Amino acid sequence: MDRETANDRCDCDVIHEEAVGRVRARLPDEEALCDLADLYKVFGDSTRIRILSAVDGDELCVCDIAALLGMSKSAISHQLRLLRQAGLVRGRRDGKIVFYSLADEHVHGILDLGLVHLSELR
Amino acid sequence: MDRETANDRCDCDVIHEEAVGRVRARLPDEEALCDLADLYKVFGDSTRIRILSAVDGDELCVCDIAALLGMSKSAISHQLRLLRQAGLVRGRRDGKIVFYSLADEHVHGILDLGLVHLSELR
DNA sequence: TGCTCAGTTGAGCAACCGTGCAACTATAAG
DNA sequence: CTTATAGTTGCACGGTTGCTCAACTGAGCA
Repeated sequence: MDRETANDRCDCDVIHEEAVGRVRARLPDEEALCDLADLYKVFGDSTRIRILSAVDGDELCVCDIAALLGMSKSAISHQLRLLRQAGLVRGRRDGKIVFYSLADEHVHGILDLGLVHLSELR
Repeated sequence: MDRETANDRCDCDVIHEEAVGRVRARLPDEEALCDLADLYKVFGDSTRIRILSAVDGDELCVCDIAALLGMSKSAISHQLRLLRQAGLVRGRRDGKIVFYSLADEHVHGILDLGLVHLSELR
């Protein structure tokens, strides 16, 4: 048999066609799900989560955040760039200082929903 | 000056002490924020997001999911393990077949909230 | 103009992560 | 028993990522 060597490339025949068809019909398109993964990827790092939590309700400059988290300004700035690109924080320049804050209410909602989920596991 | 070589270890003195103190008081403890990051880390991969979306409302076996996503059973199984460990999906064995489904309503809520956020950016 | 400080950026490196491969377990059927 | 199939797992490898370091920008001030 000249089947491809990968014995794993689903050659199984007992697929539940009805369920799979139903799912295929209701599944969001792949691009939307990739965007969703990219969004949550930004939340999936403890430094970024702590930054988001820090600027949730208060405006802080890079130095403030660096001191608060005990990290270098460079590291914070790198992460702030990702957060900006993802549209999760806004920067407002005042002289030499840039103040950061949450971009919108959704971000607060996502932080909150995750914490609620974790607290209800106990 | 025998300052440490890292010119970056926040030596700045214009920290906004009031704001930083306020934030430090209301910030969730570090462990909770790490757990939160670990939770969202699991959502931060397109394969896992597609699996979650697939089993959101339907029970599917590993073969079904592999066929649906056009991936190997091994890859799916690896990801399902992470999803199980994170408490996001449940597996129910029926003979040789293991059916997977979402673990609880929260997971659906998190998927949904993210999609709503993305859709409202346009 | 020149100095200082807040912040940004690119290169590089170590650690992490997703997947393929192959060997394995578990259940069913002959 | 043997065989077949659904699923799991450890290892290895290539790609990604978070941080440090050093150089840079830009605003304020003398």
